[in-house]
Amino acid sequence: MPRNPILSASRIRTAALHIIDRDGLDGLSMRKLAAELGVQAASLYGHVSTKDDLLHEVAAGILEKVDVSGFESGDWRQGLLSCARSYRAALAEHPNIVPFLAYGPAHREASLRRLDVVHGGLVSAGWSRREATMIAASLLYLVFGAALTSFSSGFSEDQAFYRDRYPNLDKAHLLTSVARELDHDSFELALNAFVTGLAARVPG
Amino acid sequence: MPRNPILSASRIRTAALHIIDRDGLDGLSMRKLAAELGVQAASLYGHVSTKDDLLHEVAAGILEKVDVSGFESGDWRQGLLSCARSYRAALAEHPNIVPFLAYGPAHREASLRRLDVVHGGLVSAGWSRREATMIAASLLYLVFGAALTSFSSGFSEDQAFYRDRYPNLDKAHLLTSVARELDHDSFELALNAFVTGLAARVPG
DNA sequence: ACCTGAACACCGTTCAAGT
DNA sequence: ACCTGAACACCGTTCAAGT
Repeated sequence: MPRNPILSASRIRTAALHIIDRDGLDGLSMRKLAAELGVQAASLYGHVSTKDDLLHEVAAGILEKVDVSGFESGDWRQGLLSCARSYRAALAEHPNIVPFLAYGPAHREASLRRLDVVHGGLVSAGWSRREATMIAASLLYLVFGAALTSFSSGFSEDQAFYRDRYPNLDKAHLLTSVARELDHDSFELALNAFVTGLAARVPG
Repeated sequence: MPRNPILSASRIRTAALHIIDRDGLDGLSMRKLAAELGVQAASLYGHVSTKDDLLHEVAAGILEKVDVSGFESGDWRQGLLSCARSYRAALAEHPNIVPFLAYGPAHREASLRRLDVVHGGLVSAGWSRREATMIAASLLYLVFGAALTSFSSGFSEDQAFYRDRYPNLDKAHLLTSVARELDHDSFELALNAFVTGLAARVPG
């Protein structure tokens, strides 16, 4: 009956990310994913080798939005700032998957490779190779740290809590919007202080 | 036959942390934990309400080693540096549990409360309350980012890989020791640059 | 070629029952 | 008071079988 395939790797990835965004990382199971696609769990394994692999692919799609083009300007400070901001923005769009990225060698493979551009930009700006490596690592610290220890994270529960208790005054919306602003400003503070501090010890 | 209890909450916590250190976060199951304690899985629930709860308790024990006494000196720079270093050291001793801390509101409850001391120290040094909050958050970014995106993490597999392939030349040991040094130096670079950058915009 | 049904070896957690 | 056995409702993954 099914003329052409119901499933495809990309359809699976999209549905998986949707579930993660909605139900959290623990909320994704192969069975639920299959059900949402109108299919049996076993069918997924014709298009995806493993759940872990699927998550890596989903993560890779998100990390594609990281923009390292800022280093083409020749200004390493501008490069660092724009890369870090786009990186954080990409993660902030799908906060629930960030813990997975932190898990295994996920970030090393995809994003450290991308950070090779950063490395190159830094070296051609006069930093030593070792310094460049450490600066790139520091950038990851800030980006992943900000994505993970976000004030907004964990507010999904609080949001429900407040909504149930005080259905009229929409405190929840206030909380999240304040938290998001605080997250943003804290990241900007950390990033700017870091780059300023770096600039204090370099030629360029 | 068992005169007095075989199990206790603290014995369970110790065994759990040991398994996590050895087998990773995914390697901990209530059944394995019970077996290692010479007991049935169900027995654990007399002393521990839930696996998640157990992990929170284990985490709390680790975070007790964070030292915020550096703020008593009155020098906020010294306070930040010593707090960040002890924080990172505490996490680095048990890297496998860090992803859990990043998960839920785990870090907010225990460690943000501890960071109240940081907040107080910063405010009495002349920073505004909002700035103090953002600086404390930035500190967490660096500490958790460093603990998570560590170069050493994921080397456990590589280590096995190298050991199996080249059993004689112990490349693995070299890799991990280099990675550890790079982790340490990168964190110091990030931390010092951050504090230097902060100092560039403040009275004290 | 693509999907299904049923099974395997696991989970966390509960609860009546044993001592 | 403390632990056990058995069960419940889940997992990820495999594989012969159907179309």
